[in-house]
Amino acid sequence: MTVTLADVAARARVSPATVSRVLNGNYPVATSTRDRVLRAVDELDYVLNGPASSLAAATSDLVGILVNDIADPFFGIMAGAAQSQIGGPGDGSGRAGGEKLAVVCNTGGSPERELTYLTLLQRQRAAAVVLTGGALEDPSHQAAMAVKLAKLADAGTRIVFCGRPPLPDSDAVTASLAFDNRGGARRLTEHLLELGHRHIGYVAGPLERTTTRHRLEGHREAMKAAGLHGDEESLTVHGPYDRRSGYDATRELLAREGEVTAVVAANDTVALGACAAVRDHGLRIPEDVSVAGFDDLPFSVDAMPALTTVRLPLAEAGARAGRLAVGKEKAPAGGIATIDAELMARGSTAAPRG
Amino acid sequence: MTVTLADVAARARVSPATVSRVLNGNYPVATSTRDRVLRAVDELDYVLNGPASSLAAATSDLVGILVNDIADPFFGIMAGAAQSQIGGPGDGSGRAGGEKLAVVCNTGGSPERELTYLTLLQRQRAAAVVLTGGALEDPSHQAAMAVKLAKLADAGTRIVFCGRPPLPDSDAVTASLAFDNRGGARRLTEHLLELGHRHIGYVAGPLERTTTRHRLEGHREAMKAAGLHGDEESLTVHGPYDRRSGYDATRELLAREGEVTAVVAANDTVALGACAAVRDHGLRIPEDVSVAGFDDLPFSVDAMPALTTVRLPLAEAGARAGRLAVGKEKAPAGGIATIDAELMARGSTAAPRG
DNA sequence: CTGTTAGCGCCTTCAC
DNA sequence: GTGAAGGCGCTAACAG
Repeated sequence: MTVTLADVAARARVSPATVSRVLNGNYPVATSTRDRVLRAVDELDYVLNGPASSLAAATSDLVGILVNDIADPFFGIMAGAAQSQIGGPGDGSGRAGGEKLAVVCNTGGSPERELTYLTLLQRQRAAAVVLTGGALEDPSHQAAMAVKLAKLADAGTRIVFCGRPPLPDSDAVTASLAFDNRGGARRLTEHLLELGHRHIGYVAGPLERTTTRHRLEGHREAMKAAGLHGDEESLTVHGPYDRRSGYDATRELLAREGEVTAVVAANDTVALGACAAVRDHGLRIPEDVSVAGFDDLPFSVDAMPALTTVRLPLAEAGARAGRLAVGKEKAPAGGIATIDAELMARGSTAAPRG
Repeated sequence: MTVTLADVAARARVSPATVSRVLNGNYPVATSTRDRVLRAVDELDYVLNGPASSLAAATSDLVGILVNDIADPFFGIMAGAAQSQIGGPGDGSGRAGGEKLAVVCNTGGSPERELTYLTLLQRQRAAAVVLTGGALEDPSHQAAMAVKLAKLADAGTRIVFCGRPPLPDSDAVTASLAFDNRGGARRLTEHLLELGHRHIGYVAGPLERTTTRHRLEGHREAMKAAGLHGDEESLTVHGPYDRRSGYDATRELLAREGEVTAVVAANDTVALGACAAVRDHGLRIPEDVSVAGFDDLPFSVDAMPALTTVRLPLAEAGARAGRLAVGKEKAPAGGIATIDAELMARGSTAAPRG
């Protein structure tokens, strides 16, 4: 019923081994035979059996890209860029040559699902795995991840981190591309301080996430350097990386801390919620309250006024991660690269009144 | 080096077949033996060899979800919902039982890549494929798709459309969930007409896409029913589904058609660009010009003023598609279901001046 | 309920 | 440059 490599071999009047060789192209084959084989492939409309091939070769062409939230463009942009580098240009023939199958897996931020996906990918003998976004800092999960990644690496799976800090004491990870969240956050807060703000509220992300912690640390570094500290706790509210969190937290900050003149959000989406809360409180942006985000997602420039934020080169980082995953690019020295974050000062921040 | 099913069998003092049976759970096994096997699995830290399993069983646990643009929440929301239904709840053991591997593939809107991904999925003997979003209407591509899908279906792969109109004359597709783009667009334009608008610009999506055509048709139906027609062409501009397109097209409409009092955009992202253009033209929303979008993505409510749009139940549709893909839900009668679109009238539309 | 026996379709040494 | 043969690890009939 389904056509196999042997059928192609018969039609091309060669041995199965030869067909395999031209298909994989990793071996010298006479041009005439190659043409004959290729013709037979087309005529028979043959499609390689992936499982059989992977079984025999002990490796597959699957590359997994793990993301925390597929509905969030922050991850979508990175994943899309990575995928475009992995899939190959695609020759348009639809024949699908030696292409890798780049697929994205949505963990939803759940540590269990993260581990499960890794197991599933391990089961498929994936060629590579790209892990995007911040990591959970829970020690037991970190340990479980380290173990799992070590096993994957042992089995020959290449592992790349994108926008995630390197794993300490682990050589399982081929390369780690980490965003300079701390530095970006520091510069953002410095910008507000320079404008004259002294009472700055901070809507942080969920606890136990590296991204949350690094951004918060950068913020506090700047505050401390300006001699402002002591009320960090009361000016910080934690919540998920969504609009709702920004809205609720900001309402709370505005209610209990009358003097807040600026709100820094964990990311742009949270900042949008913060903006809505400021307005619903009857205040203007930036005249009464300044608001800032993080990431510089495409919609940030469309906020009214345009959002001051920190730009992360998501597409570039994702593309690089994709190239690293398929070995098109060599790992940075030490396997670790820090990616700069750039302050984008726009209309949503200004000097406080008075 | 790597532990196999035989190793587990030896340790549990049973035959390989028995191990296979408890792992797949599709066969009666005595509780005591099952426990013994499971223990051996844990002790040996055994991970099933997916390719071998797929080869023997002639089917894999891979489910592909194709999207046009992974950085667009429109697709991210559907894909995430689908994935959550397919992956199973995950028992948190990290053992990854009979779970399916739901993966999303980004075609970038390219027909070649769409076909290539389908081939790759066919090669993997995927259990199911979910195709999301509008289809390209190019006849040759449609024909190629029909052929490819028929082959996939023949090989036992279940095929589900989500947010895509059914394929004519094809029984390859298990189920088609189509959004009522035409009806939604009609109601949106009727809303503007009721407000008193007569000169309505339309920023359409790319040509040859079902989504673009259906929304445009709905719009024109409403215009025609109101006795307004003749200048459709000059009031319509086509472009990609992005912010830039909305911006450029709207500037153009505003420049050449001074009397336009409302702009309908192909989707919310395009609408955001339209809003920016209206403002840069020195006009206010909605006092001078009304703007409307489509899809009701999460950020739409945060636009200033909040965007009037048409809500599509993306998460619900995606979840349903996921369930259909794994056979958790039976296909609707005729294999086709139309999903309603709901008008969300908000602040960005109002009666025209005068 | 459990063991035995054949392959699934391909890759990969080996020979020629 | 090409063919022959063995085995990758698992599942699916069959027996028992």
